[in-house]
Amino acid sequence: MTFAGNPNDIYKIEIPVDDEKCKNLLTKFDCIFKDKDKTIIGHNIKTIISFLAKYDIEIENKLWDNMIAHYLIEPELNHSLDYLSDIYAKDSSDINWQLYDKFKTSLSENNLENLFYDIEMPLVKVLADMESNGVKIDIEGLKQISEEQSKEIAGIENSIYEIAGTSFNIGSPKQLGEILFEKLNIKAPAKKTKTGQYPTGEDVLQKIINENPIVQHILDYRSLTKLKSTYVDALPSLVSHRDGLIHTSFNQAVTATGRLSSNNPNLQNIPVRTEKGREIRKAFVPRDENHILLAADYSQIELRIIAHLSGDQAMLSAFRNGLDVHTDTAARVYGVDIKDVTSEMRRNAKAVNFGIIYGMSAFGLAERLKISRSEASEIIKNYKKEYPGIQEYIDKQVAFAKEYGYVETMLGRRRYLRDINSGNSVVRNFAERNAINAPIQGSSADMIKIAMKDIHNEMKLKDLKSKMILQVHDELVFDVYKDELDVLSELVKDKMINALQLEVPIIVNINTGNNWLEAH
DNA sequence: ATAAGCACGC
DNA sequence: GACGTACGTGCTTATA
Repeated sequence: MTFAGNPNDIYKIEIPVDDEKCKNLLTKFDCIFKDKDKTIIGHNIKTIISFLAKYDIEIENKLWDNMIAHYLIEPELNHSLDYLSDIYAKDSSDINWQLYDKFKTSLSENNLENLFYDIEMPLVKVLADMESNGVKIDIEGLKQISEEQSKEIAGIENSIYEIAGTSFNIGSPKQLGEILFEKLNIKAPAKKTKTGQYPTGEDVLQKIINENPIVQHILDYRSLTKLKSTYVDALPSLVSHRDGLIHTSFNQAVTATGRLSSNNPNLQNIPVRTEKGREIRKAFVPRDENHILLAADYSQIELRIIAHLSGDQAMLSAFRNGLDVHTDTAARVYGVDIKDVTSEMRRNAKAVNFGIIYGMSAFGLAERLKISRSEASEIIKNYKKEYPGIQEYIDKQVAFAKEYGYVETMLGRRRYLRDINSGNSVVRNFAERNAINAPIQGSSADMIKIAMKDIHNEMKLKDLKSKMILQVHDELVFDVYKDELDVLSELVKDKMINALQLEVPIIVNINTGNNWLEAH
């Protein structure tokens, strides 16, 4: 452990391997760690907090994390200490002091101080707690699923080899492409991948699904082996020997937009879409019989944010009147009464609403909905007419980016768009889509981060036994001590709803269950 | 060790 | 004529 009370006064302390001795030594630093007026300046402080937490030591200092400061200043650059010292300080032993001086100025100049002091720094401790809390999984349940999957995969392999007339490695896109488009003579897609292979992604296979029964088997094989290798077999191996729980890492300085990411393992992409995928979600369970899982998720948060940011009257009134927004959109773009909206019209309208958030083209919409390009253009034309405020907002964002070189979220989190004036239309269009999406996705990230901080504070004040365990972008998951269910539900709902005031109501759905699927 | 292709989430 | 929807993580295969 290295300390520097000022830039020229550096101390290094060797940490004993033995747990008891280590704790004794670290406890002697309580005079520093419990001093609320002192600031701990470091790089990736969460690792220090987590390390000390293993010895029941909590630091009560103010925090300054250079990794996160730099993430706010330049979200898309590298934030490793190696890189920062190369760029800003040339590898000296008081590197964190030097970075502190430089970044303090930059944060101030870019109006990022509130985001840093009031949201990101408090969140460091929240994430450390969530990681340390951990999640219980039903290992026996997963083992059983794994065995059933092995049998099913073997059966599918046999069917595929029989149709192909030969055995080959189905997991190799290269070999698979040759079997499908050469041996079996299925009509090949118009163009190959950049490495000269036949593309065999899901969208490609869906287009030839009626050509040969082997195609459905391939899709089944792909989804099953994905679930087995990434989740069913991998998760049990990541259970901690210390407490029998899974401890993910939440990364606070990775995404370009301000979202968190999760790895080792990634618990933000646990399957939910398909029936077989949902079986995996069932294996996420409360830590013991005194607990129950609670999931709280924001309803349509990104669309509510675009309604707020754009001020579009039609979108605002849909949310204010508590309408199903996709049904309302369908009624508008198809020019029918709400009661006459078919499920297909609603499905298409939903795709358009999402497409707006991502900056989709008529071609993209047509591909996605399997409708003609002219039909897609018609829908988009009507959409722009019905929601003029949204089109104005999009134009305004792109114009701002072209003038200033960045866009920002509701709380001033920036994303720089250096290609926004590029002469290459491909890279320029990409930057324009980012100019539309980043403020929406990023404001949603700002909002849930505020809620997490507020919930964490309140849980600590009330000394609750329940634990916040996961964040999945618009959802928070808690392992709730059953006696606290009512008080925690109220608390979570209140803090999520009131994190940021928008021009539309915020809706939070809460459910509980004896596994993560049930809690949804 | 790294890139490509693919598939999972929001 | 090419391009065609944002943000991530991680698996297997193929290659250096």
